[in-house]
Formats: sequence, structure tokens, C-alpha cells
Amino acid sequence: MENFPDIDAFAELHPLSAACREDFASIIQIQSLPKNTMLLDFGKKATTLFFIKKGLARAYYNRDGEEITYYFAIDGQFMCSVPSVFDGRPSFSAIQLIEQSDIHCISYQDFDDCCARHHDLERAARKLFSLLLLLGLEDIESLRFHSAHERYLMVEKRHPGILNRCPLKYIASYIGTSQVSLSRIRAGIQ
Amino acid sequence: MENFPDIDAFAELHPLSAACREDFASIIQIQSLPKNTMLLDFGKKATTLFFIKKGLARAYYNRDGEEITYYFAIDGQFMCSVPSVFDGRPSFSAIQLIEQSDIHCISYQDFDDCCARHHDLERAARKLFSLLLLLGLEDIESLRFHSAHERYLMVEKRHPGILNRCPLKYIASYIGTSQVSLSRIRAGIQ
DNA sequence: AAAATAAATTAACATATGTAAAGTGAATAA
DNA sequence: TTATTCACTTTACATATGTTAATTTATTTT
Repeated sequence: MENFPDIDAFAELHPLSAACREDFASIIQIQSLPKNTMLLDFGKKATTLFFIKKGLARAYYNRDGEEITYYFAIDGQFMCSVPSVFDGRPSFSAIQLIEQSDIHCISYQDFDDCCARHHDLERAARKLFSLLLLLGLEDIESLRFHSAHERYLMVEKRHPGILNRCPLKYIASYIGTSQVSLSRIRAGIQ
Repeated sequence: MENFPDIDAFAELHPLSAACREDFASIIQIQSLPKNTMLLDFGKKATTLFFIKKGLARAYYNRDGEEITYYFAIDGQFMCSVPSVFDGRPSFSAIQLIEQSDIHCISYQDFDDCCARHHDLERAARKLFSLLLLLGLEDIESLRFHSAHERYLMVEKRHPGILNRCPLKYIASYIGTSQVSLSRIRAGIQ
């Protein structure tokens, strides 16, 4: 889920030919966007894979009028609305930049087409999705295994620097607790 | 994660050539195994993808001496230790049959090789893993979104028939609560 | 069928966590 | 700079959930 492979990282999963690299590079769009930019709104169909090259973004949804942040991408990590991109459903979540960010955007359609043209990229992509699955399951595991307190301590490891760059209320919902409980957790640490 | 594509279901994700289907069919092993059979033990490296054609299996791990069931596969669903198969790590979880089952086994190595020989299978597999990722994320979402009560009601939908075929203590840990709380939940429903 | 084991429920109690509200501090906008 | 908004913490209270233990029910085993 994180450390989204740029071309080189893709190539680490499976070697890519020069032709494939060139083709792949041509479908990447680079953008620099200000704080609070919405990369995806609720209900829209997501069509784009984002790579937060430098910056911070969150994905969140609404539960009874309350925002639940369920995913962060920081400095080099990957971000997309998986259910929407891969299943064509309207997105139940929104994606927002928490700070000014430099991002790489890839149309999923372009990516899919590129995979069809290059078996080596298809293979790297399959391995990538195995990896994303793995990381996704670690998230589940984390929710089951660990207390809110433990997860708080883990956030910084998985997203280095985030605690100083992100409102704690986002962190609170991310680790599955209330902002009040998070304050209690933090008070107990010092 | 569930409804593991047999060959036909793979083909639904992307058309497969006759040669590919034949090749794929040759790597599937069919077995009939008794209740309580361990498909995978703790600490072993998992090398096999399982498809529970008819029957019931669970994956579980140990937390402070307590068994936590985190995954079920019933009648036609897929089962494997993702972190171990895709990352080569010793498995932190074990897989056990809850009842006598007919299962299809595929060596991941064979599968990987078969993908290398057939771009169409590779493509279907990539789409499969996108789908598994999707379902995995729904699991996360379910843990965040829903109360133990709601998740109890959902188990039967996702795993039709399971409540009459599986000890409730497994269900309790699966939905992230204690057996006592599950009893209270059930008592409150009638 | 009887005995033994395992599973499920119930009760009693302690505790963690959520909610609501008030207060403090920091950041942003006018 | 001042005013306004937002972020964070703290308190008080209610409640849901876990733990332990006792009891009932179901399932295996001999």
C-alpha cells in the first residue's frame, strides 16, 4: 500500500524492458498542488492512481456525519480509492491533500493498457498487487492485534514524520479511537 | 479473498486461451481431507494456494496464548497465508479444516511459472489480486465501520451457512469480540 | 448408555472507551 | 494586532465490553 513503486521500484519486482519503461514513463503526469486540494470527491468514480512524491494526503469516508480517516500517504507513498478504481463503483471515500504536495498521477486505464502491451509490466503489476494485498492485510492484523495505544506508536513508523504534520483528529480516527482517547493516550506517554 | 477463481472464474477476469487453460488445469491437485486437518502449521513457509471446493476452513493466529480466527473459507472460497506465500516469511498463522472438505491445491511456484508462460493468465491473476485487495480492504472497513453486533449479522452473508457449522468461539474472535459478548449479542437478537 | 469433554450461556464485577461540555492554546484571517 | 476559528486537552459521567467463574447444554468417546 505504501512506497508505491515508481518505474524503478516496479522494475525491482520484475525486470522491465527499455521499451516498457519508456511507454510507462509516457503515461505519468506530474503535478504540484496546494493544501486541501481534493484528489477525489465522494461519489465520483476514481480513475487515477496517485503517488505522493513529496507531501501528505489522506483518504476518508463519512460514518454518521463523522469523518473517518482510514489511509495516509506521505513522501513517496501510494494512494488511490481501490474499490472505485478496480471495481468501477462510485467512491465511498474522498482523498484530500493535508499539505502542499508534489504528486505523480497515472490514469488506471492507461496503466491497464500499458500492462496489456507489456507482459513484463503486467507481471510486475501482479507482484505489486500481491504486495499491496499483503500490506492491506497487515492493516487488518494491526486493527485486530493492537490497542489504540500501540497503533498510535506504530503510525509514526509507517508514516515517518506524520505526527508533526497532521491534525491529531485524523490520527485518532485512523487508529480507531476518539480524539479524547487519543489525548489520554498521549498524556500517558510523556 | 473469497470465491477463488477456478479456471472459469479466472477466465471471467480475462479470457484464457485453450493452451493456457490446459496448462493451468495440470497444476491443480484435488484432495479430500478429514476434519481438523492442518493445511498449514505455525512457522512453516506456506507454498500453496487452497480452494475449499466443499467444506470449511479457518486461518488463525496466537495472541498471548489465545487463538484469534481471522479468516474463513467455506464452499467454494479461497484460502491461503498471504504474507507467507507472497513474501516467503514463516507463517504467523495456521490453517485448519473445521469439517471434512474437498479442496483444490495449487503450488504458488507452479502458478507463478504458469503466469510467466501465459500473459493472459498473468493478466487475469493481476486482476484477481486487485479483487482480493478490494475484498481485503472491505474487511478492514468492516472492522472500522461496524460494531461486533453488526459484524455478527454480516458473517452469515459472507459465509452462507457458517453459523450452523462452526463453533461460536471461532466466530467471536473473527468478529473481534469475546465469546461472552457474542452470547450477549445473540441473546439480544431472538 | 454413561462418562467425559467441549461449547455456550449467564452472572458479577472491574475497566476502558465513548460522549458531551468546558477550557486552553495555536493558527489563521480580517 | 485583534478577532475568529480551529486544534487539543481535561473533566465528569454513562455504557459497553472484557474477565473470571459458575451453570447449563451439546458433543464425543468409551
